[in-house]
Amino acid sequence: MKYLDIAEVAKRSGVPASTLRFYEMKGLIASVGRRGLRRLFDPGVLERLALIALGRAAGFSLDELALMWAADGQLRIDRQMLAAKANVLDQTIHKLSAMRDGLRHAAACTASSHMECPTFRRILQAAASGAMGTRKKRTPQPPLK
Amino acid sequence: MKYLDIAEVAKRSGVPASTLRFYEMKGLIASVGRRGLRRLFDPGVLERLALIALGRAAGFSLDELALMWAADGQLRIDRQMLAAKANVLDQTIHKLSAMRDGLRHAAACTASSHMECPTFRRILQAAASGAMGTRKKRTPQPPLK
DNA sequence: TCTTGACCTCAAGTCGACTTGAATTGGCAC
DNA sequence: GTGCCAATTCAAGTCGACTTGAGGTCAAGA
Repeated sequence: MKYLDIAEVAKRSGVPASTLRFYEMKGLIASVGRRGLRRLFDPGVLERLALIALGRAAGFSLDELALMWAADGQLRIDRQMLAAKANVLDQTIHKLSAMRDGLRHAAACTASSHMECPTFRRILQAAASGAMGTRKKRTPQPPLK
Repeated sequence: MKYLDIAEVAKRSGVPASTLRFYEMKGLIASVGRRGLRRLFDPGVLERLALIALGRAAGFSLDELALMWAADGQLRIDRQMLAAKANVLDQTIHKLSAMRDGLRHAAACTASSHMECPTFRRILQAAASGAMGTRKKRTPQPPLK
């Protein structure tokens, strides 16, 4: 059994079978054949899935990721793109850091109303000049709870 | 003219009129009246919009934000929730930082193939244990370009 | 041989945050 | 007074990344 069926890949990778099929359709992964109806995957698909997860977490879309493999299945990463992504990520990190500090302050601040706290208002100003008017550039976070 | 019509609010805040109507429908902002059909807003709505932008950037959903105003329009922020959000944000920042470093390395690495670079593989391992199998906890980034 | 149940396909649905389009209204300038 | 144009309502569409559901297939165990 050198090949893994979809259930095995799902179990080992944590990626649902439906998502694996979806990824295959998108050209992100490929099955090596079938046993009856069932897809068979090369164990290397696990590494590929890890790479996909990495890329997704770094902010690449599935379509962008699909471009990262050459026809022969070899990884083909554009170093410039990587550097650019790293920079975008860096900016995001800075914003989020400011945000985190702001939240921490607001959580600890003793002013009766947040709107009366100078620090909170300052953060608001900073946010207003950065986050506002910057449509389509938002950074969704997982909902709490 | 102490009140602003929707076009004015849109212009000053950078938030499209359609979004303002949408926010009103959601209960995030309120107009003080109409001039004919046209909504009129109190200038304070600008501050509120800034706060909404701040909250969105920090990862609150619109529904969560709607809960942050009491019936009287007063800000009513749950400090525990803020602290919790700050912590989530902090974790995200750490992950993204690792990711950024990984991308920077990959962009600079001279190994012929990324898969042969020990550092890259190490990052992959780290990502695999963090990002993989952690469905629904991803952090989408704005697409490059 | 027959049953079972996991996998298959394909279309459609979901979720959040908006945007878009069609049809209508009405303040303001002339 | 009348025409223009921006604003209004309401329904429907969009986008990305999947998930779900209905109906069908087949390898393997009893």
